[in-house]
Amino acid sequence: MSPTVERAGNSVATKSGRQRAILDLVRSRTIRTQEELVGALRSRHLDVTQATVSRDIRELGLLRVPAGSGVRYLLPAAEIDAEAARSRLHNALSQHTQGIEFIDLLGIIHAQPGTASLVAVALDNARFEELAGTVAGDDTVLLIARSRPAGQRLLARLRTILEEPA
Amino acid sequence: MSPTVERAGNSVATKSGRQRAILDLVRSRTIRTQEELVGALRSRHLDVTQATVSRDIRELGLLRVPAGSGVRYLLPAAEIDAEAARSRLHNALSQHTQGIEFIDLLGIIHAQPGTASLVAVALDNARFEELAGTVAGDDTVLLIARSRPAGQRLLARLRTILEEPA
DNA sequence: CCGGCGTCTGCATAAATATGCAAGGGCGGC
DNA sequence: GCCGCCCTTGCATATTTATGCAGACGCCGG
Repeated sequence: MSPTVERAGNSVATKSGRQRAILDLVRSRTIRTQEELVGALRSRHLDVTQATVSRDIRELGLLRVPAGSGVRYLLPAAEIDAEAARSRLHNALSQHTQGIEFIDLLGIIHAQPGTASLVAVALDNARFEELAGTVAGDDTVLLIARSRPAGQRLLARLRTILEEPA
Repeated sequence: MSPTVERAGNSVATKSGRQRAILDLVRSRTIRTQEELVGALRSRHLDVTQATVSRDIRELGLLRVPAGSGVRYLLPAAEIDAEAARSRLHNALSQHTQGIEFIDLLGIIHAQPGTASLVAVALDNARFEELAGTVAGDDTVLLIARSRPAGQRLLARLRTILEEPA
């Protein structure tokens, strides 16, 4: 097999294109075995063997987890964690929060009495790189952004997360 | 093999004892293959075969993840979370709490002034199935158990957590 | 006391995954 | 253009994991 037969640029017969396809497949449907993955890749015109898929899976760090009677592959822990943290943050924000504003580097979140530290923990876990840290009082969380624009980005991201249906 | 050869109660040759040992091993050292796990169990005087370990791993939902050149087993995310929550609860209880008692379905935790909601949050996060919910005042947390026996179990579990070194 | 049924386990083996090896191709230096 | 080096892959196979089946045991219900 030639490593670089095509160059359609973003999604085909290169190694990284294939790996992107694998991530996509694993994310969107249930993949139980490497052979199954090989089949799915074939139907995307990516012809590979199980051996290659095995190597890809290692490089991508995919998890193999027991699911029902059998096993399935999942996205790497880092992705799962980020996603889980995101969703917990959504819950925390939507349940306990009354407002968010940013003034320069500093963000203020008004939360319900006693829930500030809960919200702060959720924020910490989400690991935004724009966010240097949080301080929780009883009903207020103070956020310290890494820069003024970072603060604006963070505000936008939080608003998005808050509105997301997920 | 007999399923209930012993009844020393807390850690031996029953299925659940073995599974606890497996969790313990996976937590504390790097387990790369099921055979390796079999060996480790042997040295704890738990004689099993790879087949049994395979079934245990499925039941426990252990993750198999690529690690360096090779693979290793890890605890499922749920457990990791539960464990983290447990440990936070331990901290919360031991730092802010002065006493726990149960009367029928209702539990009362006396906490230091202003810390009740903190403790309550930690309890909520620990997701005990015996626990229907909590109400936090300023220095008192009220717990509502799902049943009388659930209340007793919960009390026992909380006391254990409180005393645990971990 | 005697089936009957369900659970748990080992054994043997099937199924799935990982890997040593060698081949093919790209790329840079000469 | 030729050579050497590196990267990627398939093939064949080793290694690892899952499972069909049968035996052993406990727990009823009669």
